[in-house]
Amino acid sequence: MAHTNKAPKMIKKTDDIRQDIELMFFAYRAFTRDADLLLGELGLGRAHHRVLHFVHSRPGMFVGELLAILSISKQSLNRVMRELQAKQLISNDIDPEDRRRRRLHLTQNGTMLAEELLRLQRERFVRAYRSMTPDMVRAWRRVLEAMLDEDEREHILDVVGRRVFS
Amino acid sequence: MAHTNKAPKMIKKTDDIRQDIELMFFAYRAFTRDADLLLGELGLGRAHHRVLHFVHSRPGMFVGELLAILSISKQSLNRVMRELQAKQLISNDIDPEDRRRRRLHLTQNGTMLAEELLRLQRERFVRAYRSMTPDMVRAWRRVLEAMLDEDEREHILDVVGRRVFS
DNA sequence: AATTTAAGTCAATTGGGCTGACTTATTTAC
DNA sequence: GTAAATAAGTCAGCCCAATTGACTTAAATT
Repeated sequence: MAHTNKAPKMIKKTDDIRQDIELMFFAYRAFTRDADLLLGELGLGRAHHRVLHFVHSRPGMFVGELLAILSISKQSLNRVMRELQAKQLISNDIDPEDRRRRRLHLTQNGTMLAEELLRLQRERFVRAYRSMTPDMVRAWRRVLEAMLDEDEREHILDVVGRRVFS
Repeated sequence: MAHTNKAPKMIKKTDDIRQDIELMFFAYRAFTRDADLLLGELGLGRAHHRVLHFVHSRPGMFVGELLAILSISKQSLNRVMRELQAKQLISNDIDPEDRRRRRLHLTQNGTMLAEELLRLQRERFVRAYRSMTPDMVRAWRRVLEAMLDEDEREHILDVVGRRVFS
């Protein structure tokens, strides 16, 4: 094996998966860092980001769909939603087809913010992918998918659009 | 391209990186799920988990080192630390070499808990890696590393033990 | 002896989640 | 056509994890 007893006093940790677990922690922290900074300046947090993100890429979605994706309580979402509405970033219109439901849309400002946040995160991925072959990027995606629980995988892959039909 | 206009009404989202960003969100949620459940039963949270994890794999580390790794304030750590001490999961002994510093160690119960938490997370990785080739796992690691900020990468790779010397 | 460092503490605040109990409006099922 | 179910929203109170600022104690360094 490479890395083993190459130099005096070197102690290679043999638990590679423990290293991977820690890398996942640090990578996720990096993943959210740029957006967190921008959001902080605007008095918003990650919860707002998640709403902006999903409504941006699924305009017209219903409140219930958003709740299901985020897996949070209606009450938690509500506070975040009111703040986004107060800041004129999101709108919420009755669905004429079923007047109990509300269709969510970002306003122009909301769209601009969501796009800037997406741009920041996408930049990190582009940078990371730059030194990878297409096969490596595919492998990374496959492992990410394999991290999901068996019983949620299908549903989540649909949600992210791996096989979205309109 | 595969997936494009394969069937009527199919609308493949072309922004693959947006999908990857969402997958990262869902994968991280899955990644923490098992541990969160166990911790919840014990009246502990993620903050406690992180302390248990890092002290477990780096016994004898100093408070300052832990603060640097976690990037949280001393005051935040302190609350968590007191709770862990009250539950007899961690100990904190003066370093005889420099009596200002404290060496952190897990107690027997703390060690058992940390190992169970690690086992839960490791299981998910083992499951995920099962259907991957060694090359794919290597690719996944390389991309995880590439997600880090340039200016923290070296340091974090040292921390996780990619090149640890004792 | 003065300064710096490591750790710990008190107080107040924020963000993001939770449960429980409830209302309103609308659709659906009988 | 009424009763039940559904979608959304709200109030109140709680918890956890983080923050900043101001400060103390003890020990090492200069």
